[in-house]
Amino acid sequence: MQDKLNSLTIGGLAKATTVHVETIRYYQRLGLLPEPERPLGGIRRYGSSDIDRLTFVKTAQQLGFSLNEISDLLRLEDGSHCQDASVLAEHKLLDVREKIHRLKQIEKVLSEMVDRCHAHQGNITCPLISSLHAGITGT
Amino acid sequence: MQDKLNSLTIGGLAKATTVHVETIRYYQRLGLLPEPERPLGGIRRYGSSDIDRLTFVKTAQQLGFSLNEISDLLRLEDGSHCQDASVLAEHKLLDVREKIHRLKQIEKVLSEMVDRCHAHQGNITCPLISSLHAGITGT
DNA sequence: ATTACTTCCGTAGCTAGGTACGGAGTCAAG
DNA sequence: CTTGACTCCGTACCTAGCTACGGAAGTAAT
Repeated sequence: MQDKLNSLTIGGLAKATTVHVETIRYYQRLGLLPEPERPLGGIRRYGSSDIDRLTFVKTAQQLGFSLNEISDLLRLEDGSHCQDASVLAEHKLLDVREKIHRLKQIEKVLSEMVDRCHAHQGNITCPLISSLHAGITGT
Repeated sequence: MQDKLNSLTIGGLAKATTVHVETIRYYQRLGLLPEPERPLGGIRRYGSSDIDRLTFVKTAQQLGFSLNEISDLLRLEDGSHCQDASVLAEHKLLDVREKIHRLKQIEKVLSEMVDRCHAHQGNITCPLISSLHAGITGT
């Protein structure tokens, strides 16, 4: 369950993920990322599991999850206390499905818009908002 | 192209959308929402198009769009300069599809996690991150 | 026309999520 | 064993996105 090869310094981890060193430290302070022990006042080393975790944080963030929510998601990954985890996971699952639903509405409107713009090059009203409004009923 | 009935005060608009009055003003300052003229130093009135626009802003925000990006999306809606709009729309369309793709990966992992937790109630490792990592290849 | 509730507007303050800085310690190369 | 690059750590600062405050002015009901 350990990394084969924890060879990266924090700078290497930063490069590998294109996340700033300072941001990595910030995430460690928040508990989003574990802090490896430092050998005799030496320098910490990181491995592929850290890359994965960090990549996940950034991805989830782009999808509209706050760092707190991401922290929840990451706790699920621990695999301990499966009971609690599944309750939380079900809740997050609803969130995620709602987001997918809404994004699909936006996708539809955007692609229609593009089609129509390509079609007549004229002065058409592109009803992004009203289309969305028609589609969104539940919160 | 005008509202049938611009009957709401800013407070009414706030209630209708559950967006704070101060936030509405803030959006007006940013240009996300038009400011209706005020009749002889009187009080501004709002209508259904404002409700739609505001609802859209909030929805898009939950999907990980910044206010700047939302501003771009809203400009598309104007329907003028369809040329520019379609370029921007195509770009946003890619964003949106990428988001949907990633959310579906998260959805898959979460639902598998829930299933497995329900199935054996044991101490299973729920590989949220590694599953995601396997799936995400393009940025 | 007084009272109570809003609106309007400017400005100040707050939280989340970083980003920058500075001094001391570590490490690898020459 | 010194030089240069990097790490560690604490603290300060910054942007986005609100949220609160306070005084003047509008408006609605009594």
